[in-house]
Amino acid sequence: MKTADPELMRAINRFHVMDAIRRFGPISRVEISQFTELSPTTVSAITAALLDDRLIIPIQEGALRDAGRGRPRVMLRLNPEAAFVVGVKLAPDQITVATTNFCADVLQSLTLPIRIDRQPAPVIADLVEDGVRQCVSDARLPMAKIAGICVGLPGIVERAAGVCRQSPIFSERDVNFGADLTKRLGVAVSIDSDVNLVTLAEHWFGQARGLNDFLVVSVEHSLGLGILHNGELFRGANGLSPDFGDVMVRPPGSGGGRLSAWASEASVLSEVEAALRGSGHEAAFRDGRGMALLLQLAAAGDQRCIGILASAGEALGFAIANLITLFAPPKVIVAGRAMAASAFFIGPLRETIAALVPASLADVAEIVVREWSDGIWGRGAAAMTLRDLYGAPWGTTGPAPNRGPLGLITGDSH
Amino acid sequence: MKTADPELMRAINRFHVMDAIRRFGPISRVEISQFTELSPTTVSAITAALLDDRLIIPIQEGALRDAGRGRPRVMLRLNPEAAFVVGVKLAPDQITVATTNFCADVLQSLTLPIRIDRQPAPVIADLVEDGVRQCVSDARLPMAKIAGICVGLPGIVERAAGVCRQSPIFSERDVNFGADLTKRLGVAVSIDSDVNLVTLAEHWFGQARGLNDFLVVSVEHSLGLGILHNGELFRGANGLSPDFGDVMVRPPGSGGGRLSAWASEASVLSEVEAALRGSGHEAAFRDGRGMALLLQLAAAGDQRCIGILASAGEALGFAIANLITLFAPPKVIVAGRAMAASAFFIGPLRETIAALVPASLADVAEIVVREWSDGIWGRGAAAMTLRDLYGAPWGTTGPAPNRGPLGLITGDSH
DNA sequence: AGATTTAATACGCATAGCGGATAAATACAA
DNA sequence: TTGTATTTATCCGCTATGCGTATTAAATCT
Repeated sequence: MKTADPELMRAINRFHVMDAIRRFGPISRVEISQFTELSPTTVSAITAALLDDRLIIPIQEGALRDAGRGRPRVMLRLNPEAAFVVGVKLAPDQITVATTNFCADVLQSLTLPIRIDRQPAPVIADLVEDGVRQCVSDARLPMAKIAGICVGLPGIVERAAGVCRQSPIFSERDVNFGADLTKRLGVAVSIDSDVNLVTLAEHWFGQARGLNDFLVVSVEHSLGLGILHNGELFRGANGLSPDFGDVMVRPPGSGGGRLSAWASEASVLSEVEAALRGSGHEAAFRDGRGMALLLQLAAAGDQRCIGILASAGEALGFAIANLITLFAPPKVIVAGRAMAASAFFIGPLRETIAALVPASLADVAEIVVREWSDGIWGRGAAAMTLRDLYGAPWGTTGPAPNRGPLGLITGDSH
Repeated sequence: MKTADPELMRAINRFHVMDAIRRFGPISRVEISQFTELSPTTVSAITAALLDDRLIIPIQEGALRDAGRGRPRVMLRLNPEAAFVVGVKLAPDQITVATTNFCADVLQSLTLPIRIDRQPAPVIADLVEDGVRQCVSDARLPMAKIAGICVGLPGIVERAAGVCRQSPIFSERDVNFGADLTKRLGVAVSIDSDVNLVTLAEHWFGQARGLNDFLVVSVEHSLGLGILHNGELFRGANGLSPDFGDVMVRPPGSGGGRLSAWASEASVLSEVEAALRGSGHEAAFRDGRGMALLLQLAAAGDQRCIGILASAGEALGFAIANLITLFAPPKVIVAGRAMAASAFFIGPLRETIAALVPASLADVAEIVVREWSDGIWGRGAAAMTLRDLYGAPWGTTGPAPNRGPLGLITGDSH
């Protein structure tokens, strides 16, 4: 039970101030006071402390000379050099690493196109460790300057415990990846569901800026679901991130009715491969060009391919419609690599959602399709770590990370 | 944006103290201090204020003379007479009203077996108004002593706005039932999904005491879903309570795949009625004895009836399995009137859940079947209102009800 | 240059929670 | 019976917080 003391009070308000500065770029104290509804006095006190700790910096000049009349407002912004963090994204066939500054600007990124799925966890940890060290070094930073690292990966992740319960990446279960990497790198490493990272990124920088409720559905090799609910990342009991692929979309009968068997790239590809067997396309699948081939054939009018994409879209639409019924989010962001952009997939998806969402919720949810750059994962991972550094006091996001009053901030903290 | 000031601090801590007193019966200040992790000094100050406002009272004597040695601890408990509230539950064929005290003990209850579904909203409001006045009068209380009223009803309810978006009770949509009754009765009336009431009741008094995550599924004329997540009632964006019956459990194809078409008593009965047409049982359905007949026939081995109950259980199991995938709750409470207790329904339900919950979540959720008394609705409605009176400051439960610092407490608030 | 206007801060106040000292109320022991 | 030990509850002083008012700072306008 969290007891409310003056310290918590200050933590809450400081977080609000930090959040206002992060969201509204260079911003004056008066504006912060308006946004946060804190008194100018309090804002002044808090920003003074933040300036003292060098978490924020005043903007030199060139301040907007607009209002004209009185004393000009001093604009404040995050100090990009206040801290640096590293974001890592693990996909079955690729490791992406990004080093960012305190504003979540990517300083340096690194992509390793390696198939890591079904590798033993220690091997993966080796690769991640090397990747992180390389990426940090490329950014001309010593490891000591890194204030935190976040690793995103598909599957069921228990962030609080730093444990990956199950993932297409790992053959093992209950991999304590967070603690392992923390020991290896000497920096606090948190792990989270990959979709949660991009959900936070969309919330901070993307299409859902300022939106307190929305869903993110990622369609990649496997399926991911991120939920922002009441301004917070949604997690199940014990902080478990749900695995969207495990949702049932069809009666169990033949072949399993889980979403992952219908709408993931893996399932679609294996279905197409089976359908095209003996037609001379084996090489394409072997080389990882299966999805491109599928989309190409569909565009050429191949009914089997169109049908496969359509059933995938319908199955996903079924699942999303149920989520809309539960969460009533005003926005749903669907994204992925290639398939998610195809009209043969998105069309049936949209139609299914429109048909299945209950009448009372019709038109509340806007469905947005989006293609992500590699960078967004890194920014999301950065955001996840920065959220803690900014001092979110009530976060259900993670455990109370036993750290000093000002976090793992590098440099002299006064 | 809520600004954190000393007042909020006190509100939070006062709520924690009230909550400890409510949960752990007569309790001493020291124990409160232990449970809340507040300093004894603070607990003393807060309890002094609560005593001053007569929200709590010291227990006279007969204190447990156990520890023996030092100064005996003074036990504190809620003052049952600090306030009185009324809970109302609307079902298609019945209105239940209960007057309770500050401890959510039912003082007087009243059941009106009236078919109200499809009556115009003003008529229903008339009936509710009369019922409330009657029940309050029976409890020998003047209306002025009632601090709040909560009405639970099936369907999609937007508690914050006091509006019922859609309900099997109302033929209209967007019924502003809360404001209407508030005007009629001169007492603050809130409305909520009926399942939310019983969810809160289970959390406060029932099988889920102290459990921060669980699901409640009610199987009555229609289906209801209540979710307690992270210790708070779960609501969709805008505070909308989802309607479980709108969840899809089968592909849309023929006849609609919504859960309400498979597993509600209404759907099961209509299916049975169709199956038995011409077999001389019409009277039973006309008189509302359809469910009893169905269960009786199933018990006698009628395969059609057993099959109907089984598909209902399987469909509900499908939906619950998906919820478990999302929320990972340690407990699921299934309840209702008659059908929910039948092994022909619960058996397939359990089997389906066991089969469909992903392996990684197997055995996390315990499925409990429970039959509710009429009283639980009233206690739940009372709890919902008392929650506000106790001063929950962060509640996503409702809007900030513009009221004095001590709520709608009757009597002299010093 | 002085008036005006707006931004930011200094000062004092009220309230919060907490720690140590103190009072209260009982059981135990001589 | 009286004194001591022990546990509970409160009193007092301390620090931290947010806020309101008055004050200073820094620009524009006249």
